[in-house]
Amino acid sequence: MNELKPVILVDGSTYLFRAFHALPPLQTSKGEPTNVIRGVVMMLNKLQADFEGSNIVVVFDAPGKTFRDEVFPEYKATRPPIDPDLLSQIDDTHDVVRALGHPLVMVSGVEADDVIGTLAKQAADRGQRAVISTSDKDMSQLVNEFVSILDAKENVLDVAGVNEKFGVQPDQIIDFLALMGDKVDNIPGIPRVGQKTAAKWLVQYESIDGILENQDDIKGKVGESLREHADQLQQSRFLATIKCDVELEQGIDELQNEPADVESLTELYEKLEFKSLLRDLEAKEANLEYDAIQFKTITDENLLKECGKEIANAQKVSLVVEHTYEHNTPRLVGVGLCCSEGSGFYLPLGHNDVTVQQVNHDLALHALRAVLEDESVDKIGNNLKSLIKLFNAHDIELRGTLYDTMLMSYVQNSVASGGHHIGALANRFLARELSERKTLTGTGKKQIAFGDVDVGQATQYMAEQAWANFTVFPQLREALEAEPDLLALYVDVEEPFMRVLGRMELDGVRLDATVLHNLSHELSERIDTIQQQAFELADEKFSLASPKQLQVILYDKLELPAPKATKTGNRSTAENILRDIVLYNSDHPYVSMPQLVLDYRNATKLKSTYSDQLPGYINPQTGRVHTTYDQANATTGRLASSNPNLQNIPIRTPEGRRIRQAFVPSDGCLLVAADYSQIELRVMAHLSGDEGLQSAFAAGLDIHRATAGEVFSIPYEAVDDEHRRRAKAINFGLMYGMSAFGLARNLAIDQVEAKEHIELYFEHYPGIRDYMDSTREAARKDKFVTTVFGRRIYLNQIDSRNFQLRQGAERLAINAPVQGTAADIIKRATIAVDSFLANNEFKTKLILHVHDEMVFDAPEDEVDRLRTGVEEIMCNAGELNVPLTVDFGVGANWDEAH
DNA sequence: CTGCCGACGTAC
DNA sequence: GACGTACGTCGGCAGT
Repeated sequence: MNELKPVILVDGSTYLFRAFHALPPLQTSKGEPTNVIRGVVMMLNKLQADFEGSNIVVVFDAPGKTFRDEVFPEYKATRPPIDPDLLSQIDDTHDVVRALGHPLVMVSGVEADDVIGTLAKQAADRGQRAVISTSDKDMSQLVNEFVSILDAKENVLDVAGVNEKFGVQPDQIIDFLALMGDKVDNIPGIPRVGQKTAAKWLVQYESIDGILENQDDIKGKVGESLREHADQLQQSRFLATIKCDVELEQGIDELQNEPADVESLTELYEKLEFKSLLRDLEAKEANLEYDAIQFKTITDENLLKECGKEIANAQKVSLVVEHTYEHNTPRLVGVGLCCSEGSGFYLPLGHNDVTVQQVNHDLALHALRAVLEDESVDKIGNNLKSLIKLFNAHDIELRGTLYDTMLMSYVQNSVASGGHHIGALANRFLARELSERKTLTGTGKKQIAFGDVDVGQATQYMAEQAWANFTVFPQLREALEAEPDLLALYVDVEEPFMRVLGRMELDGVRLDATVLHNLSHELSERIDTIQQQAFELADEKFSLASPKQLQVILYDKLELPAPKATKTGNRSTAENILRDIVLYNSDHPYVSMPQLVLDYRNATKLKSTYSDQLPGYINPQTGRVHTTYDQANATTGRLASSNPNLQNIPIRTPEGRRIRQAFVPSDGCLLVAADYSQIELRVMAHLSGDEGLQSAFAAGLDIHRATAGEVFSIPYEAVDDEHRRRAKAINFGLMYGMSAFGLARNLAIDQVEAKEHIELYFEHYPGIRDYMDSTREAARKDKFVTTVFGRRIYLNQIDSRNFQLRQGAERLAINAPVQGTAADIIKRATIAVDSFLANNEFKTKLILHVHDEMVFDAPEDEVDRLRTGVEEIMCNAGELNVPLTVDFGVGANWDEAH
């Protein structure tokens, strides 16, 4: 039989004083002191951690008089009154202790010490050890073979410990205390007798009785004092003796710890504003629930069928998939599934361990199809677009409502810390660290395929991922439902948009590799030539691509005028700097060097980023490139594109446009580009309500020309290129929150002139200035800004003490509503265009999305129809109080389509 | 060898 | 310090 774990008897009264004096005077926002409660909780939690599995019984003094007061009214009479700030916390402390699940004992007529003594004796009598947690030395009298004391410094005092500390045995402690007396408790004792003398006598004579028998042997003033006050000793002994036979309602065997009452505890902690304790509590609860979850491996058809039934029953399922590629088609390695917060499944399909039983791949697909194509089963996942694409390869469609936790989180707060992957969401919403994939597979050279991961570990990981998605989902839904605009953004925009993007990614865009190869070849030759010239000029070989080496060559060796060093100590070799050097040092002997660097950069950029890289992304079977759109990354609501990034294909220079010429339509088709004209400035006109800007757009004017006309007081027709250029720079700069400094730098004019420009601008467009002021103000107040459609962009740094960060947040506040609204508009337009194409049986495919542009791969005979329909849709997707206009281009490649 | 960061440059 | 949002390449460096 198991030995009984020691019982922990807590001297609650000394805890109150310890907490009160040890902790700074914490208080709630209402000014209620809380340090005692918090301290007691912390001490109890520490005890619980140190004595796991032990019962912790907490004993407090009951209010009112005790039997000692009856006998000896002066007992404890000299104590100062208890601080009201401590008194006021006692009731809450009792409540918290109870809510924590500890038996709380108070018995009137006796002191806490007596109750503890009684309980300790009861424990000892049944052979159970007892640990008394107290800082009261009087308790030492209770120590014996079974009973020990844990003092405030966490020293354990057993029999030897007591002896060492006081120089007497525990059973002599009562006499020891009686001799010494106690100022605090107002126990008289023998004057002139302290700890040393009392211990000496007791060692010699064993007890007070022994001392009194030999009192005449004791010499000196101390002896006189003893003889004089001997009659007080019985009384002192009485007061110092802890009563160990108190009648208790519940004995030691009945005082059992209960599980914490989480509801009451949460309520109390909330009232007391114990934020970190609340967090700990939540985490602990979540852990308890989590520990009870069953993660099961589905190894045969029967289990798979059962799982299918559970899912059909639940009407929703969360999914995670691991896959590999074989001959360009994905093959499932395993599927994580979850349809209740209390369980999770893993369906291994492609693990390489032959000793593990696995369901046949095709059979599993058949079963999955039944679930995935079941309209009545909602699908939950993180990045469902990748799932859509994966199952598309097996001709399976995801039907039912799609709840993508990544997108839901993005809509809820696009800049949430940690991002929107399920690991981060589990941190944020479940206070849980999920296990990481890389701990299963490793990283780098030693990385193994998921198919080689142990199935048991894979089950834990995959089922947990599915479980986390399933469990996070209701919290995210609740958060979105609390803000109808955000819910609408998810339901009406992001969810349908995700499906459109999935199809776009699958369709891809056709690329003519020959065009790119030819360009790469040409560029190689040019780069070689430039390099040779540069090495000759510098009279040494160096890396033209290294800004670090370049600094030395340009500014030290060739002594070209260096720009001011940046904060990292570098003298910039950026394009605009080099161009200025070329411009202003035409008679410098080495002026051709910076020009060579510019030419080199131009050529290597095109080659290394585009013409060399893009062919590698072409699927050899289809001749098409499939980018990946990231729908939950840009803070403003924009898309991002990667692998490859098709949103930064060059357009400005003739050289760069040769890259665009490699983007070609399918056979018998043309590329059609539809892009919004000046959409961000139009959004700005809408948001600001500025009449001047709005009427310029309403009149269909060239907006930069119109701005130049206004600002520089020139008739519209007479605006020259330079004035238009400046007006354009102001228009764009303002949307980005630019300052006079920035405008001056951009236009290469002095700051005074730039400032004049901006002031003139605001005079003519006062609505813009008002809008900017009110936006900044709202941003400071709300900590977020919104788009026309209610998308929120939180400004984490708006209150930063760091001036730079704060200013950055203010610029974001200006720009985000503009950029974000434009993003909302084109997303809505894209969804509508996609339906338009489907509903009217177009063969045309939407293939690219570049912020304000859609590109279509259209059969020649559909182009006109397409254009009419798309224009109609795009122009009406905004609901702005300025018109939206769309430019169309059609051609045999993307360059021609502009 | 790997991973991270800064500098640079492309797009809207 | 000074203009918003992205991604990719390179060199350089610190760690393995």
